[in-house]
Amino acid sequence: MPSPISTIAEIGKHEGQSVTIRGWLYNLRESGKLLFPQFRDGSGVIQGVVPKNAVSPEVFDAIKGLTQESSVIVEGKVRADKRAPGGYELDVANVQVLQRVPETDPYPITPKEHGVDFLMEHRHLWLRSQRQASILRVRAEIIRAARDFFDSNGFTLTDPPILTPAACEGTSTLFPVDYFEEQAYLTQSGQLYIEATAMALGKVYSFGPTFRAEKSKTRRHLTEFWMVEPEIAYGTLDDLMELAESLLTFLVKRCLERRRPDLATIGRDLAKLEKIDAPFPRITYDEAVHKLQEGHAQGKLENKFEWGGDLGSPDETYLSSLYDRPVMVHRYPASVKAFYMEPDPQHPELALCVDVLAPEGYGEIIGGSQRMASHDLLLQRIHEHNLPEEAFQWYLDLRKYGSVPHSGFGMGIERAVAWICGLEHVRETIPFPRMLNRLYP
RNA sequence: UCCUCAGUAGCUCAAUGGCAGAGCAUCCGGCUGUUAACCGGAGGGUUGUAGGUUCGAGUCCUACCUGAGGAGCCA
Repeated sequence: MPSPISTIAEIGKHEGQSVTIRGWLYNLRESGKLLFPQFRDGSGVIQGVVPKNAVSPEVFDAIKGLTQESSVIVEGKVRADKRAPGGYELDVANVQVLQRVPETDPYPITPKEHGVDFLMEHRHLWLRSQRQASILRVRAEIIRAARDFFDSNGFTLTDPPILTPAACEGTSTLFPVDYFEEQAYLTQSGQLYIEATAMALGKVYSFGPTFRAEKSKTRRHLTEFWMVEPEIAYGTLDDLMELAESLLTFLVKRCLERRRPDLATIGRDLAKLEKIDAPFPRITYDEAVHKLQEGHAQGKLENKFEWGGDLGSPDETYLSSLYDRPVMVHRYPASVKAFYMEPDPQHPELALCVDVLAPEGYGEIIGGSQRMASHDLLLQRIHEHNLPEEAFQWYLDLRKYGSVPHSGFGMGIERAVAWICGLEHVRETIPFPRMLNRLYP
């Protein structure tokens, strides 16, 4: 075909010219001797117009006989049209059918509604729908923005291992794998390793998959998810909160700047995203408890929250509903947090940690802390938590050779995508979600 | 692991304990501006599985399987 190849997204640049589109049939409407095939190519959807008297009988019949998702190379002239949702239509001149989907086994996902189970079983095909493609583009944008953010702020990407030797935070949530003669586990977090690279390089981050064998069946959990984790030598809890705040602000602004049409396709309320800006409210755990008890007294929360417990999901939802931007809750009781967190010098029963709760009930998207700098106290905590000391020798070394205050957090990519896209469930934020009871496709 | 709900045509769903149906999809026919097009017709069923109650079970009971929502745990 002599016409230049164009994507549907960029077809406006060729208005009035003939172009070649390589894609799939999205839907076909007909009105007598007029055909309206809709084509998609991964960048967008465009409607073709095929009057019977304008093309050869072979071309007309070929398009008339097309089935949903048949692969086609289409040649036609680009024409601006007010009636077209994308602004342009294609006056089809020629078509080449690469593979026609047989009607004996039609494409299962129709333009009509489907249930979750059916769509998940057909995830490999569901990805072709407009909404899913838009979500994946936003995900890609968020990942790129996160990398841009850290790369341009003096952080060095250091990749931690995915195969790890020992259980760090309890074996029940680890996926075991055979490692020759030994038992290994898929990583739950790269944190301990990037604490080491931070001591070498100053400001570092990791970006990769993590695995948790939690038997969680909620809209916020996957067994395999991606996490971005910065770690800063000499960083304090305050530095960390500032970093979390500017990262989230940057991500939202980037998506509004570059992915507005996709967010519109997804149906996101953009006004809510426009409000996301620094500074984010910072409240202590004690203040959070007070607000939760107030909420209970006003009948807005079912259970009365008692000081000392970790925040439950309904508690997080309630707290985040009090603000129109992410809220940072800091200084939890050390007893409900991990062994490696630095105690607050003013209140040793509290940990220098922070959870960032996204608005609109999306819950914790970032969790982080200042790390324990004292070798002896860390060793004591390892014993208190019944962790194998020998497995942590290298981690203890970091406190023997030039220990410094340092801080870091982890942000779950899927939760961030779900929040920015306004999705009901994280399963739509990753091409092939891995969940309890779902390993296929 | 616990609580709640659901499972009927390829899909989404109806059907008082009494003939198993509709829309979409597929096929045939009609329509020159359709926007999840529309109009007419056709084919399409082991009602999740195994028992039980009943003259009679998609419907009631028991167990199991699968899925969904929530809790806990977490990012």
